[in-house]
Parts: sequence; C-alpha cells; structure tokens
Amino acid sequence: MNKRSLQKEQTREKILLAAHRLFAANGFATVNTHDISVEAEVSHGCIFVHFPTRSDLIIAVIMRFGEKIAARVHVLEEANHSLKTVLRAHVDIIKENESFYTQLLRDNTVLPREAIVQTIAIQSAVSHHIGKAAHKEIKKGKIMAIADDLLFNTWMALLHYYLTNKQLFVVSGSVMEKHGGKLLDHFMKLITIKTREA
Amino acid sequence: MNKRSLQKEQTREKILLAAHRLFAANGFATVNTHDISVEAEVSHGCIFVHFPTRSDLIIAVIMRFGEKIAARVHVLEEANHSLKTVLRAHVDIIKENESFYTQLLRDNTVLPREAIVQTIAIQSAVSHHIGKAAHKEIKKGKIMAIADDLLFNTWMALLHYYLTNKQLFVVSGSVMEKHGGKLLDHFMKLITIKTREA
DNA sequence: TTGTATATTGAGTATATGCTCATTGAGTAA
DNA sequence: TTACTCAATGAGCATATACTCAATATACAA
Repeated sequence: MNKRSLQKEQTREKILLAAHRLFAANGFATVNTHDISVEAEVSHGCIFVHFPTRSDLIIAVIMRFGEKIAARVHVLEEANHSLKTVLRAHVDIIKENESFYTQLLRDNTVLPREAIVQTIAIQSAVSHHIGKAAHKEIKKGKIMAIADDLLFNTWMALLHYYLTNKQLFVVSGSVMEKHGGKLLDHFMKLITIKTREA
Repeated sequence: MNKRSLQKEQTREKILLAAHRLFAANGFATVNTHDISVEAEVSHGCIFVHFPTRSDLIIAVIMRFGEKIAARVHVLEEANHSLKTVLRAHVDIIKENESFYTQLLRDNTVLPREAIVQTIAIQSAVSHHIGKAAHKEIKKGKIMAIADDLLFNTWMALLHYYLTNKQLFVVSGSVMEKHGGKLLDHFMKLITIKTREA
C-alpha cells in the first residue's frame, strides 16, 4: 500500500472518528457536516470525497458501531452463562458505549433506514443470548414462565427508559454506571419465583 | 366579543388543530410551518401573526394537549381505585391520544424546553395516582414491596417501549389497542405476590 | 357614508446546510 | 527531471425553511 492510499485511509478514519465523537455528544439530528469537518481537521469538501452524502457517513459510523457491539456480544456465545450474568454483560456493553447508544435510541426516527436496520440487528443478537439463558432457568423453575418476547422487551424497556430519560436519573455521567446494578437486581427480583421458606 | 376578534380566535384555533393533526401524523421534527398553513387553510404569514415563532406554536399545541390529559387523569382522583384499574385507565388515556403522545416521546430531544417540562408534568400526575394505588396494595400484601420509582418507571418503560418501537409490534393502527391488555396483565403478574395453593 | 383599525395575505429576505467543482500541490512512475 | 494522478481544498451553488412587511380586504365607529 503506497503513501497516497494510506493517507486517504487515515483521512477517512479521522472523519469517522470525529463524526462518532460528535454524534455521541450531540446527537445525529443536530450535528452538521461542517462541524464534523472541523472536528476531523479536514476541509468541508473532503467529507464528500469519502462519503457521497451525509446519510452515507451516518450509516458508515453506525455500521462500524454495530460491528463493535456484535463482537462484544459474541463473547457470550461460548460459555453457559446464567441469565443474570448475561444481563450484567449486557449492561456493561451498553455502559462502555452509553453516549452513542443513547443517541441512537433518541434520534432513531431521523436516521436513514439502513441505520435503523443495524440497530435492530444489534438487539436481535442480544435477544438471542438472553432468550437462551432464560429458557434454562425457566426449565429449572428458577424464574417465571414468561413469553420470550415479553421477558426480553421488559428488560430492554427498562434499560431504554433509563437511557433516554437520563436527565431524570443523573445530573451528568453514566446512567448505567449509577443505576445499572439496581435495574438488574430489580428485574431479577420481578421474574424470580419466590419460594416460601419454612 | 365582536366579529373581528371572534374571527381571529377561530383562525388561531384552526392553526392549533391543524398543527396538532400534522404533528400527530408526522412528528415535530419533519412538519414545517408551510405545511401547517396549508393544512389550516390560512396563509403562511398568518401563522406568525398568531405565534411569533415555530417554537411558540409547538409549545401552545403541547400545552393544550397537556391540559387535556391532565383533565382526563384528574378523574382518577376521587374514587378509591385498585392499581389495576388505574393502570387500565392510563392505557386508555394513552390509547385515545396515541399518535400525538408517541410523537411527543419520539421527538422529545428536538422540542423546546417548555414543552419538555409539560411532558414531565403529565407523567408526574400519572405517577401520583399509580403510587397511591400501589401503596394500598403493598400494605395489603397483594403486590411486592418495590420502591415507588422503580414500580412507576417499570410500567412507564414498558408502555414507552411499545409506543416508540410501534413498528416492531403492529403493521398499522394502535399498539395500545393490540398490546395494552397484554402489557397490563404481564405487569400485574410480575409485581403480584404469588401465594402457593394447597 | 366615510375614515380608521386590524386581521390576513403572499412575495420577499435571511440564514443554514448539504453538496459541487475548478484549482492546488503532494505523491508516483517513466 | 518531467508528466501525470489524485487526495484535498474552499469558494460558491442550490435548496429548504423560518420569519418579515408593505399591501389588501374587511369590520367597526363616527
């Protein structure tokens, strides 16, 4: 690979990273291509050399994010984790990417179609692992028999509610950091079958 | 009141109703003032005679919506309803205003600050009634002892998740119509204390 | 009936922003 | 060294859209 195409690759990378940072901080709707070019320290026109349209750039940033998350989720595949372990890992993955993930939820309606498909794909992967772990514990009689979709949706709903309404729960910083553990315990308590002692 | 100011009032009303209809159908971010003037059958400039800025119009529409909901919620005040009855009423109120309410959730980030305050006020009113009904049933030992905020947030989270991700649950029409009952039963099952028979 | 007040109009302005393209200059191959 | 290639530039274009304002039409007061 020669110096020229290496340089091009690096510029593309700078733009992607700058866009990711700005989207995570300010959302997809408010960040414009000019802001991105300044943050990436390239000219405005340079953006369009690498990405034909603003939408294409957004899609590229989200696709890359999706791959990163997918790789993280994939680690759950091998081992035979308990439901609580899987959910804790889920919280951790979100925590590591909280800003960007939150904007993805908040600005979902203004995203290009391909980007929305990607966000759904991420959730499907998570759903698979949660469903698998839940099944085992339902069989063992540890947790209540709840339809797959309701169990998953209730968990996702809780996380998404805290993320998208962040301002209600923390002044600044990570919601998952502050409330993730509590949410996990709460959810487990709701679905666990209480065995009466004595 | 003379004919002239009556006419003015009617025009203002036409604009508010038209804006409400378009916002409910297409969201706050995508509907522009021109579309609203066409829907209201007034000139574009007329919008700004009644509302100095687009934001002011949005705030007016949302304030009116908030008052409408508050009046509906207020009915719960008097009687000594069970938690399930209160939640069912909540689902019904949302169902009656589902399109607009959903857009309010979806476009929350692009709304003017005053409008966001209003949406929080609506939720506070509901929260109050749910909390009151829940307390009684916790005392009676019918439902689990869960912190007020977690109980309310879990319920809101479920509803909001189904509303904002509508496309996952219905092809068209009302999500609450189709899933409201199921969600209610599911939530009650989660928080109810299971008494072992025999 | 006539003059004034005002609700409404719609062409026009200001601005934001995605996108283009002729130009530049550094890298590459002969 | 020289001719060519192409990544990068940034001034400029096209469009969308919130908002203005002089002109108009209608209601009201005398």
